[in-house]
Amino acid sequence: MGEKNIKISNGVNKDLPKAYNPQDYEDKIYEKWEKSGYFNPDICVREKVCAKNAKPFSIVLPPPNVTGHLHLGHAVMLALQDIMVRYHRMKGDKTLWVPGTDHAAIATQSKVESLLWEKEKKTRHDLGRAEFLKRVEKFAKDSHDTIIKQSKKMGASLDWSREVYTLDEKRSLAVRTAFKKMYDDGLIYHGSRIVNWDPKMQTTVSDDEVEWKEEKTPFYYLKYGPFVIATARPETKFGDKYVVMHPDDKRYKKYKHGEKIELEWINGPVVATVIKDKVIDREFGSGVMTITPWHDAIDFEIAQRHNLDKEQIIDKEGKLLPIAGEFAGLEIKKAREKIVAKLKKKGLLVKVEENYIHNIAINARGGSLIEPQIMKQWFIGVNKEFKRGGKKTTLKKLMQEAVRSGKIKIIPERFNKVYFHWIDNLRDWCISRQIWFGHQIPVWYKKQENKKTRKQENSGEEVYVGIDPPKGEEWIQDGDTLDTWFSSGLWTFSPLGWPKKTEDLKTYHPTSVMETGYDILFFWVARMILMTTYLLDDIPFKTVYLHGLIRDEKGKKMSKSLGNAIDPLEVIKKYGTDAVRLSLVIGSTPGNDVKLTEEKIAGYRNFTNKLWNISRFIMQNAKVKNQNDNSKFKIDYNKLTLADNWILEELDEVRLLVDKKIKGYEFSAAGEILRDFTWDKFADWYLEIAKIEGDKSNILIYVLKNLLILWHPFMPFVTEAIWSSFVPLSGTTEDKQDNLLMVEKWPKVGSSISVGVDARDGGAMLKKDEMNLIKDIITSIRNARAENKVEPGKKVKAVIYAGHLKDLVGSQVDLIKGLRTGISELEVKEKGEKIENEIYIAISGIEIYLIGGIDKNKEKERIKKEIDNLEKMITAGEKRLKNKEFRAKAPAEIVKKEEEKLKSFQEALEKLKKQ
RNA sequence: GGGCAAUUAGCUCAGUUGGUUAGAGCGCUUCGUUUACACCGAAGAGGCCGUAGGUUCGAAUCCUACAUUGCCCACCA
Repeated sequence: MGEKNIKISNGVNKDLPKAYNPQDYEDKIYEKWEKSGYFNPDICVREKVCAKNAKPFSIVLPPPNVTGHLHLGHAVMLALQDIMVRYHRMKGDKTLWVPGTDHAAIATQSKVESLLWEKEKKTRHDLGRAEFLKRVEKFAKDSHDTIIKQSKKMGASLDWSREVYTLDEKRSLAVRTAFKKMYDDGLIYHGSRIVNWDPKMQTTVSDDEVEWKEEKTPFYYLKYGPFVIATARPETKFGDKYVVMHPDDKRYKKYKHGEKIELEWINGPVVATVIKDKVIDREFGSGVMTITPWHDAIDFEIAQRHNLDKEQIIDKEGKLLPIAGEFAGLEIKKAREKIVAKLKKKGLLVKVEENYIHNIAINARGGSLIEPQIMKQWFIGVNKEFKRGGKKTTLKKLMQEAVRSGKIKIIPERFNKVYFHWIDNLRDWCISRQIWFGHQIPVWYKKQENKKTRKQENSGEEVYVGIDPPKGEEWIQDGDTLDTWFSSGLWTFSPLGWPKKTEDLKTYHPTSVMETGYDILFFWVARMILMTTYLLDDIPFKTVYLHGLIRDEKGKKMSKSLGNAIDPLEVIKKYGTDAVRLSLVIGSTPGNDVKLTEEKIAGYRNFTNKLWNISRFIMQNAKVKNQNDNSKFKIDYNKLTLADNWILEELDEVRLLVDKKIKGYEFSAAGEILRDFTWDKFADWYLEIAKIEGDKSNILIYVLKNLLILWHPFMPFVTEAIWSSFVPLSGTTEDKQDNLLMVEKWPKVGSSISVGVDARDGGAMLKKDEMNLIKDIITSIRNARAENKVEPGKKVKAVIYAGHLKDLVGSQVDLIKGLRTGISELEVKEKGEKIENEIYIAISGIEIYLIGGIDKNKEKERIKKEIDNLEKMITAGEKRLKNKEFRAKAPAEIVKKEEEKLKSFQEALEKLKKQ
């Protein structure tokens, strides 16, 4: 294009290179699309690409984090969504795809913190909040620019004029508005509960962001008065003064609930209280345990149930508190050995089980160990009742109802179960974080004299919660920030302008589809449903399409550290975007992981090139009268050959199927149908036929035009490149902006153009069936030649006895001779004598002799193989038809088919045996 | 511990209401440069559809067990 200064003469660019080189086209085409403005539905309406009152189709892009680079997860999501979006845009729907990015609070902050340490050996505290945030924002900005640029490389037709960011002003307003409403309804509360504390990052982490890892560790059995308790963490046991056992455990029948026992413990005598609780597993260890409510979620619950004291043992830095006596101030890991030594010395250590495997909790975002703590934090109460339409409900119920009612459909369906299970086990959502990067909580406290920190001295404090800060100087804002998923939860409507009642919100919400990876069903999809049902009293999207994860050829997760990651940008450079898109979409089904190899991408690069060359062939042979004439290549339906009818019939079917499959979210199937038609039927058969049957410009251009339209959503670049290189397709020359394939009308399904379908009447064969017979004859001849080892260059004579199909076969002599069958003379008769010592082929009512090519042994072998195969088929068919129950119970249609099948096998067998 | 999925050709995978001889791509074998394409064309080989039962006229498909693999949830001190 541009630089290459390609000439178009007589409507055709005849200088197209032999192989398609994506790099020469992609960036320029994307630029052209962007300039056209058609990514924006408002412009589509203005330019009449879609009607003003067209039905809307909308998707909000799952916002990539502003931390890193485009990876294959992004690539697959961009490809799938772009297919849907381009399809709907071409259908004339008012189509909107909203781009955005996510500040990804913890992930981004921890990345910047580690960079800061790496480069300057400084912590965020060295810089202070304001300066540190400046650094984060700079990083986020650079990162944002990178990922946006990379998303464009994928060909994503996003409406960049509507781009949003979770931390921008309007989205921040949405966040504060949501917070205030939930607070006013009593759904957000400030309370002391056990949370996941990351001592290294100094923040809480949500339940969903805790990862569990197996670890081998010694398991200590300790003497606790008359009991033996087992633990992997002796360093937490200082404050244990409750000993818990199952109420029905006979071994401990004599101990009563509430009974106090004096015993010797790590740092001296303590008084232990017996607690009976059914949570205890009698089979595990000795069936007795002590509890540490401050640092363990289960223990916390037991303590809550029985109203027990809770004591903090470990401080927020992960060091032991004064309760540990001589061990105070030690880091817990370092303290363990010393404590065990002391226990041993005191005779309290009963035994040690080495190699015990237990799970440790890790912060998925930062990688450091989680230490549960009781802390005062902000929570969303998921079981808290509130009124909705006069009835009492809870957030959990709203979330369940949205899916149970069928208003939201999840693909694949099996994730419904996962979703409901997650909700059933959902605890109150801790939304406050102690990091700096994010939405600062819109809560203010009245300044107090002698105040230490609000966390320690909060009771009776005056609190202000508002969308805007309170007037007056005497208020201090809460220093915590919100969990990043709080703002993500608003993501289907905050980008459309909520809380303002905008046109966009009215038109495009609820969105049509949420397309994302199944790995963030809980993190994100569920929270969007929570926020939308509560705040808007509506669903966020009608369909959730969950794609699988991209893995390497061994099924391993791709990661930089493993070195098995395919970088989408690298393979785009090497094979082109279209090939990468196809390799991610074809051969993958919703919810299932995809194993991707470079060979697979190379395979689709080959296909891209095939389409290119199909087009090149058509262009080079096109006889186009007027160079600006894109509509006058009319098909003369009175002059169609059998092959013409056939290809048009097939195209009809492909249009119907592809449309149906895309609508049904079966993108892989749609792609495979298209590839099969394009390569096997159109290129390998029809183009070869076109070389024989003479000028077919009109039909070839018609089919190509349809193909490019149908392929466009899948491989937008090469299709657009071909489109703009050939005037009869686009009706435009290179330098013009209009008539982009991107906004070409999708063919109306059912608007059949072929006559073959219409010719269907009683008993007559479909053109498709007739053509398949001819193809079958040709293939059989080629096969018989190959099996007989007939020299490729050697011509043979052929005689066909075609019975009642004589006219049909007779009319296709040119094709049978011309399509690499090596036949010099061909005679078609109704019937005739057996011809001795020649190659013989029998297919459904037709007999073929190839004269002058026989290799007696090879031919004998070939015929025997055929006979064996037929006999097998006949035996199976006879058995089925002899079965009375089959005749009685199977549908008549099936029985008839079986009978016909058997008959044709028997006929063929008879003929073969006579040879 | 609970749940979900997968198991089909050497490899990666389709197979949506049970019904022609179970398909595709890659790989493999043999052959071929014929006015688009070797990133190509032609022909072919290759499968007791994980195992064992069951339902049915008929099962890769539905049911039940089992086996192997993977994932999610729970977090047994």
